Amino acid sequence: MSKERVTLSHVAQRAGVSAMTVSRALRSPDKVSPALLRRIEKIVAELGYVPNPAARALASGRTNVIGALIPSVTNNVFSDVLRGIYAATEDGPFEVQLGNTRYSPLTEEKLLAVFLSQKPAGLIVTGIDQSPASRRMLEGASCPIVQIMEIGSGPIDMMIGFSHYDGAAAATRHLIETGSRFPAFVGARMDPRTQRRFAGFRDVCSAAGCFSMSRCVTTPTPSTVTLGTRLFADLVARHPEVDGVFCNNDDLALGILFEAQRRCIAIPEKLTVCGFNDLEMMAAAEPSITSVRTPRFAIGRRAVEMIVARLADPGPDTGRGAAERVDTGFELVARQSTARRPR
Amino acid sequence: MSKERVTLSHVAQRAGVSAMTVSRALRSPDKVSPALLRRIEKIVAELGYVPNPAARALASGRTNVIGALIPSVTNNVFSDVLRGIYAATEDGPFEVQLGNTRYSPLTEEKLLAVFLSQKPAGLIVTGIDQSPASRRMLEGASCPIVQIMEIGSGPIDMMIGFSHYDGAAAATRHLIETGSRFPAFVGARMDPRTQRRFAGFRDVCSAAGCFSMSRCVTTPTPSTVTLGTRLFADLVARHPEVDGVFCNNDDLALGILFEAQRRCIAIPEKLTVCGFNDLEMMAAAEPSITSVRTPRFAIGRRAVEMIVARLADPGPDTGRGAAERVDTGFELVARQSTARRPR
DNA sequence: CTGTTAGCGCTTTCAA
DNA sequence: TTGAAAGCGCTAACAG
Repeated sequence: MSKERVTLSHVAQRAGVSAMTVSRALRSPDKVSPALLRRIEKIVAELGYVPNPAARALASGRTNVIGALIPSVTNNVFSDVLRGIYAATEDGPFEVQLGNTRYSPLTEEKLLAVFLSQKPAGLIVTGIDQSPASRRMLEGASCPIVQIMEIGSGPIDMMIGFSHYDGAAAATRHLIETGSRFPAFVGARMDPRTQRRFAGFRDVCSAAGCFSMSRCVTTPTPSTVTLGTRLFADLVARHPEVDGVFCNNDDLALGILFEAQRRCIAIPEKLTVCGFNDLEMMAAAEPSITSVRTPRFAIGRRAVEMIVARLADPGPDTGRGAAERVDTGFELVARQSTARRPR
Repeated sequence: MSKERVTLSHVAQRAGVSAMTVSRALRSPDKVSPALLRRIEKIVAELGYVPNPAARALASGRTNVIGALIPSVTNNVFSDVLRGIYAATEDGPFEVQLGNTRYSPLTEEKLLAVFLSQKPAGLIVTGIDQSPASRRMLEGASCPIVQIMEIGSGPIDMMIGFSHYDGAAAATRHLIETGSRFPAFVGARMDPRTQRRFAGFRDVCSAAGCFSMSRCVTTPTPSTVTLGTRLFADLVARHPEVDGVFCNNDDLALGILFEAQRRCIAIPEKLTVCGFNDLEMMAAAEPSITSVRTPRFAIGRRAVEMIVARLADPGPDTGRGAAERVDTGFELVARQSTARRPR
């Protein structure tokens, strides 16, 4: 292991060919004679040559970086998406560059400027509520772009996700159908997707004549399980009649489960709890919690695949192919407790 | 917004100075006359100039990238670390490049080669069990390196973490002190840190004369809450006498909590459950679960700070300063259920 | 199938 | 405090 970094020309010299040939051998092996190819590969391995990505990017004006802007690295929802992105990236030439927008459109704007300056191969952005400036930047960008986790009209380029409104509506309908007469909403963070879930809840309740704004507790604070316990405590203090809760997400739902246990409020006999996203733990919960399953891993993976496909076949001369717009849907997972009741 | 990317010389031309001067103005504002500086800054803003990182990296042989290799993006433990890393980089010039090793030393090796080829400003690696090849690469690297999440002898460079063995030992002692006579261990994934936790459990139990290998259920499968329910089911089927469980992590502990509820095994009357890491949700759980709190966010943030500090002051001529080695410790969080018992 | 010539956008010298 | 020249390591566009 010498201190000298080995470059393309070192390899070329050793192989007795030009740097260009080595470059080709590495990028399009079929354009080089098999014998030479093997010789070059051997030397590359011997010397431990690793291409300098900066030089490559500078010379070619392109990178193998797929930028992914997500609102949170801690939220399980996005770590599943991320896992999908990494899974799809694993065997290809692409690298992922992660950007954490922390639910701030302004942060997203800044990150976008930085990311775009790197000439990424593609870009993944979360949601459909980009700021006007962000939208402008994205529309001016010359790489494939996928908006993920939501579905809506006017995509910037490609789009894959589902309707949060519909998901919430389905959950709320289930709540009412299983007998809830005084349904409540518990939400935190209140980002655009949460807002649309709330709208779904509100509209279904209104149509059923059981909407009450006073039974909706929300806060801009990020959701946590502990926050769920507190919001639920507030709720039952003001509305002991509540017999069903639709939660913005599973963390809050779990908090409500715990708080209900603590207060000996029987689930599902006296209270039905419904979450959103159907995180892994929901399948194990006792008492059971219904949730809306969202294909987060698949969305992440598919987003990368859509970019790769576009790169392979840019399509018509528009500079941007036909904009794919994939509605993944969701799945209401209704659960019943399987506990043996204590004697 | 023109299609043309704006470069340093565009800015220079507009300002009527040389590119070099603009470059200086941007990187060391104090080496340029104040009036000129302001003029340049204005033009930069007008033109929307963003430096080309590839060109910068190529010319300078350095980057502002801090590489972070972590075993999993989904595991809450590491997303907390990641959040700390991002928090510490937010206001500085550094960018984070994430690498997902998926608990594989081989994957880590490959990623390391790629990362090192980018001449990162610094590197964060998880744990102390790098493969020999990885260790060699890291030792040959010319940037600050921090091993995180564990503490041990023979650091490659810097190190920040805690003893998993001691953490597990403390938890096990607590289990025994609060009356467990037949303690069990439930573990999944069984990565090196899990192994050391197991060792801590084993040694404390052995010393207390209550170790039984048959009460230790483990699997190489990644931990999930659902897996916790299953492993616990296996355990009680074989050992109904178990009255305390130390879990490899909080996910398994939560699964055990749920399964115990399902089987109407009273916690903590008949069973004490202890997790590891003290994830946020543990504070809310009902019945309560004891856990070992680990400073994950702080470790991530501090790791970046250590790198930045080293970069600012490389220290003696050794090329590598005195290797800091920080033991963050951990905190046993013993909890008691606060439920009102049902009438 | 292989080589030559430029040059990507920036920074490092060194000089003024 | 500012500028000129050279080149980082690689690839595009042509030649052969």
